[in-house]
Amino acid sequence: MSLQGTLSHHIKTGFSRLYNAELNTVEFQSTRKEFEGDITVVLFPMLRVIKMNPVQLGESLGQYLVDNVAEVKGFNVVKGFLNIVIEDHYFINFFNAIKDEDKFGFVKEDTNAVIVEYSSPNTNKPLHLGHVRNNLLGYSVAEILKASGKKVYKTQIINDRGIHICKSMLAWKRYGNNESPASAGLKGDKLVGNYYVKFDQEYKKEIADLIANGVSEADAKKQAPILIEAQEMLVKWEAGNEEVVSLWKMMNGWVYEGFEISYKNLGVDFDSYYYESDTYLLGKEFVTEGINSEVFFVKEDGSVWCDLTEDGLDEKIVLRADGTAVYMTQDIGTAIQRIKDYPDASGMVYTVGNEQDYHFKVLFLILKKLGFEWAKNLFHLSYGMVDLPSGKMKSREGTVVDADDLIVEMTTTAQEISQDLGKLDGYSEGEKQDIYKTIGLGALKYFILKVDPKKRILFNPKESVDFQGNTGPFIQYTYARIQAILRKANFDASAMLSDMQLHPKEKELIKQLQLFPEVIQQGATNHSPALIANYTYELVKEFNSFYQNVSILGAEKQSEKVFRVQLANAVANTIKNAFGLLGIAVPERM
RNA sequence: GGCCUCGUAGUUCAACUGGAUAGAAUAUCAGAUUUCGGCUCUGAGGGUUGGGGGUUCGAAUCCCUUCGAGGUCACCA
Repeated sequence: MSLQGTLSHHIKTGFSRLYNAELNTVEFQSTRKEFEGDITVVLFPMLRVIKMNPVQLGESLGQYLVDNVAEVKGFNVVKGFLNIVIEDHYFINFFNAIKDEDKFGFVKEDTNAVIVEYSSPNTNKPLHLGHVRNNLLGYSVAEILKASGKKVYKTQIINDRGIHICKSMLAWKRYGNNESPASAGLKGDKLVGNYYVKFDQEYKKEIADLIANGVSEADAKKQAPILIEAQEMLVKWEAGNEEVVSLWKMMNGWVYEGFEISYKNLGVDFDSYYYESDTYLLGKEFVTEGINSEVFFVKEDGSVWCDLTEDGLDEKIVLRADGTAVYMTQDIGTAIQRIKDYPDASGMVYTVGNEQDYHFKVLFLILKKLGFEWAKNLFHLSYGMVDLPSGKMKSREGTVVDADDLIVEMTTTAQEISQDLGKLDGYSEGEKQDIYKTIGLGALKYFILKVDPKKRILFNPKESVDFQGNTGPFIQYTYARIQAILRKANFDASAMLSDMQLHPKEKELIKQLQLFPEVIQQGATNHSPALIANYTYELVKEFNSFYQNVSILGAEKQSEKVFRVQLANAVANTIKNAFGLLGIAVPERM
């Protein structure tokens, strides 16, 4: 039983013995550094059950615990807080129990599965910084859910159809001269993205020409021949025109190859892919069902709507008058399809930017109204935009930061700083490059993940690769330093200690390690990698403080040395596990 | 305009989801160290948690109001 559980139990029985009244919950918090003690009981809530002076209550409860609980060594009361001092051997025993656990804090997978959707790009342009945040968040939350005991299926929905891809296709047809990624020496997604830009340029030119010929701007935007041609192309695609479809397949294929490279560089992966070209017709059958069950209603023109005014929202269309599907129809269908494909899944997480908050609110509500049991387990992992010091990212103004370029830039920055420090002298060029990439990516990932998902991020590439402060490289550096200690130590890992005096810093460190399982669970319920990131930083700070105050390898007694080395090892292991949940690698040296 | 999110040291972020004197990092300043205006230590200053009200033993956190930033209000996705 956990310490809190034990104490909670004893406090409850103690309370009823002393005051003959029942307590349902006991509120704990870790003791603030400036007071003596290891764990604190908040007494105020108890005053509701029994009216009395909190200090008196604390004194008598504290005394009761000292008399009745072996782990409790002493106590003190400050205002309404009962600070409890725990015996050293409790921490030593705890540490002995977990030190050889490779994945301490991770819960073994149970039958409960959850689907995590993330990335979900369009196929007309390469991934940018916004996608990077999406991918990192989605991947990390999936890993955290796994660690918390859930089976996870990672998936995405690729928007592979529509006017945007037709624009790229048309521009390629007109100006491409049969260029391919191989012949152009470009990643497929970059090539297709270039043609999307090319389309826009030509489109603007044609508009300008039309305006020069006396056409109004609004009309010119609609009449530009290149746009009309693109629209015709979309119609042909929907009709299954062979030429258009094969061009579409070829160019999408290029994009997918390009994306795969980016995903690999980012270190994310997927268990399955859904394509809108397959799913855009889904969901229509459920509209009929929804009409029958009176969740939906039909307007005079034949379009189908869902009335959400009772829920404080408005009316939402779910099927056009001509019977074609809209975005909402599709998402209803896709959700249902996925649960069919993964029958063990009882919920779903959608990693999508906060500009779609309203859409998902409506989607979840509709699915609930349609009576799906799993609808209550849907979660929109909504995240804020990524801003640059130069301002907002706008694709039209060319201020987007390309994902691949960014990774390269981070790696070179890591290299520059690293070379200045000269810590990697004596390693081969290949080894160095690997480490630079690990550091660069670690900086990028940590910088983005340490921030609460729902908040906007101001992304400053320079600050993020700092080796100091709350940064990825700083934590990686601590890990590498511990590895160096371990290489020197050569200790006997089987040694067990049960009776010794703990240094206060050792105790602090064990307490910090002890928190990890709870942090994982919190990260999972809140869908927030930020909690994990900040925990890891706290752990590292605690370790550094320990490291400064006690000598590890130069400890006076052999038993102390073994214990401290084991402690350092456990810290390194926890850093590695925590960073694993963030998708960040840790280098053995740096 | 309606609805949603956010607002915390100069800056970037925390604050165990209502708990003790709101913490780190970074920048700034002052000392120590010194082939160095660099690196590394030590310390200090820096806050009416945007403003105002309320709820209670207790509020950055919950409620109301106001200001500011962003998003969203398509038979686009």
